[in-house]
Parts: sequence; C-alpha cells; structure tokens
Amino acid sequence: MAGKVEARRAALREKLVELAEAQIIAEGLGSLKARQLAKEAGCALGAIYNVFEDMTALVLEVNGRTFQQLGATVRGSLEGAEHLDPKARLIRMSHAYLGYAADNTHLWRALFDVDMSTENAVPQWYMQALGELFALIAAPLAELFPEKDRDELSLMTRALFSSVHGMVLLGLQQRISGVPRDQIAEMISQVLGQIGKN
Amino acid sequence: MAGKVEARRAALREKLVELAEAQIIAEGLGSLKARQLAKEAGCALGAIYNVFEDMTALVLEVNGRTFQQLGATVRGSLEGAEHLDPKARLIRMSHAYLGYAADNTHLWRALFDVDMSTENAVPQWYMQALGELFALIAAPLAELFPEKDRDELSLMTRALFSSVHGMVLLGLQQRISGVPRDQIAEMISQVLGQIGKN
DNA sequence: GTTAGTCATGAACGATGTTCAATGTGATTG
DNA sequence: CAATCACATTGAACATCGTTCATGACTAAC
Repeated sequence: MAGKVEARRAALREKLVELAEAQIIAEGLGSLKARQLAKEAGCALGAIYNVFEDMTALVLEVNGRTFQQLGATVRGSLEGAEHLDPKARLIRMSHAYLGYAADNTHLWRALFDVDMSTENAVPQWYMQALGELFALIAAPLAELFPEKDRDELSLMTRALFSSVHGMVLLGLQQRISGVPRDQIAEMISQVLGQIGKN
Repeated sequence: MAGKVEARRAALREKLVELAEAQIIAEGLGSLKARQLAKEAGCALGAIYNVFEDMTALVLEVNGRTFQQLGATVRGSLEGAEHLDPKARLIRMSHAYLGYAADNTHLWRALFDVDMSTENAVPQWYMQALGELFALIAAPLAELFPEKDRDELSLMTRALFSSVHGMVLLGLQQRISGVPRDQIAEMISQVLGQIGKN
C-alpha cells in the first residue's frame, strides 16, 4: 500500500480545513482553537502540525476558498449586466461585494484579520486573487475615464475598492457606524454615483 | 492622611496609561503585555487589576487620548481654511486624517483593533468623539448638498468617512494595497473631488 | 518475518490574561 | 501614642492558548 500515509494526510488536511471553515462561519476566527479542532477531527493535537505549518497556514487555506467565493460572487454580478453603463456595473459589483460580506461576515473578516505579521510574505495567490478583483473594477473605470493612463487607473481602482471596502467594513461593524444593509447599499450607490461625468 | 490610597492609585493609573501608550506607539497594540507593563511601572502584576477592570479597559483609556488627538488634528486642519469651498475643506480634513493615521499608525490602529466583543457596550465617549468627528464632516456636506435632509446628510457623512477610512486603512496596510502616503492623499483627492456638482 | 525508518501521539513547555489567599499597610479609636 | 482592624497590595497559582518533541506505533522494503 504505497502512498497510504499521503492519502491519510490529505484526507486529514481536507477535514481540518472544512472544520475550521465551519467554526469560523459559526463563531468567527477568534473562536478557532487547535484543541477543539483536533477533537472534532478525531485526531491528535499535534497532528494538525504534521499537516500545516501552524494555525495561520490553516486559516490561510480557508481564506483561499473564501477569496474564490468572493471573486465568483463579484464576477457573477456582472452576468447579464454587460449592457449596463460602466458606473452601473461598478455599483453592481460593489453591491455584490457588500452582499457577500454581509452573508458571510465571519469568513470575510477572516480575510483581513488573519495574522500576517511574522509570515515571510503574503501568499502569491493572495495577491493574484486581489489582482483579479482589481481587474474587474478597472475595466468599467477605463470606460469611464478613457483619458487616464494605466497608473492613474490603477490608483483609481485601489481608491474605489478601498472606499467600498471601508463602507462595508464600518457599516457591518456595530461599533463604529453600524447600519442596516440597505443603508450600506445606499451609501455605496451615493458615493459611486458621484464619480465620472454626469 | 486621608486619600493617600486614592492618590497612589491615581498616580499608578496615570503611569500605566502612559507606559501602555508608549508601548503601543513603539511596537503596536499586540505587543502590550501585562507582565512587561507591571515591570516597567514597578508595580505588581495584580496591581493593574486594582486600577483597571482588565487590559481592555486600559487600552480604551489610551484610545481616549488618541481620539482626542485625532479630533484636534482634524479640527485643526480647518484653521485658516474657512474661506475654502466645502469640497476643499472636506479634502483638507481627510488629508489631516491620513496624516494622523500615517504619523501615529500604531495608536490609530489600536482604535479599531481593541477587543470590544465582550464589553457590555461601546463607551459613551467613544460614540461622542465619533459624533464630533462626524459633525465636522457634515458641515461642509450640508453646504454642498443643501437639498438633502438630515437623514440623507447623516448617511452621506458616514459614507464619506468610511470611504476615507478605507483608503487610509488599506493604503497604510502593506498586505492589501500598500502605497506611499502621497498616493493615498491623491486617492482621497480623486474620490472626494468627484462629489458634488462641478 | 524482520527490521529500519518514518509518522502520529499527547504530555509538556512557554506565554498570556486573570484571580485570590496571604501579607502588608494605613486609618481609626481608646 | 498604641492597638486594632478593614482594606489594599502582592505575586504565586490557574486556565487557556499555540507549539514542540521524546516516545511508541506503524508502514514499507527486503
């Protein structure tokens, strides 16, 4: 039976990721504990560290899935919306972003709350997934501002993403400026509605 | 000597807050440890808990100071700028916000990173300080949008604050979209420059 | 079947925030 | 001024983390 160990490790890896994801969904990233996870997976505490470098690596695996879902959601919001003008498409994407964040708050927050201080670098897929998200925003912007060059568009893309992110972040957060989801959507529409020519 | 105990407690309280602030400035909120703090203050570990409910309460005290400074900075940016048009004043305030966040990153991040999950409620001064900040934004907005009613202005105020906050947050964060401070300022100018009539 | 190497295990380690019985101190009273 | 006691102070102990590693079990090759 060659490769038995590898198969078992792969299965454990998968199970741990799914259990971790479920835990984050249920009670947030802060509630994810190694011992509880091992108990649920029916494995030893140390087994987690045979399969993952540390807990952060496990969370990054979950975040990878989340990023995929988020990207698909934003991309999907453009289906059947090709005929809309650029500004309307930007608003659609932003509302889709809000929708995903609101429906999957804990998973979404884990994207930004995970500790990346000591990691040598941000994973390559992290930056790539973000780049794809930015590309989705840049396309309508290029139509709205045909006179802007590459760098200016890049800056504008980051600016708008960050703006929408900020509204979603603080809007979903009870502490600072928590408001109903409809109002967050309205805020996004208001701000994005101002950009470009009228 | 009545009140000797109270005086000592007050002195310790003050010293702890200052040491905690210095530590946050130097290495961030995550590096603040009870034992290290007690050693620096020359007091027992448990003494901290005679003076503060828990470490979170201590951090909230530091955050109170930070909020004061931040508010003063934003307010100060309007001095000698009363003659500017509303949009320019909004940009000035936002740049002041960016400046404070960039110059005091660790203190500023502590405002939002402190754990408030278990606390019964957000401190009243937290909401009040935030309200004053919002009021500063609402004034120029009321000039820009005289036709909007109170609720609409409130929403727009939160929207713009959140947008600027998002740009500063992600802009200062290496992980997501870290860019030089000048570029963050440019992003703010670009986005805020779009609002209102031309 | 034997054996050597690899893998899984969970007790142990180091840190951390927090608590509390024991100790020390200051205020009050005779 | 001295004795007493209520209360503040202390730091060792506790609960909980993530992480490690000597030990024992198991796989795979011969």
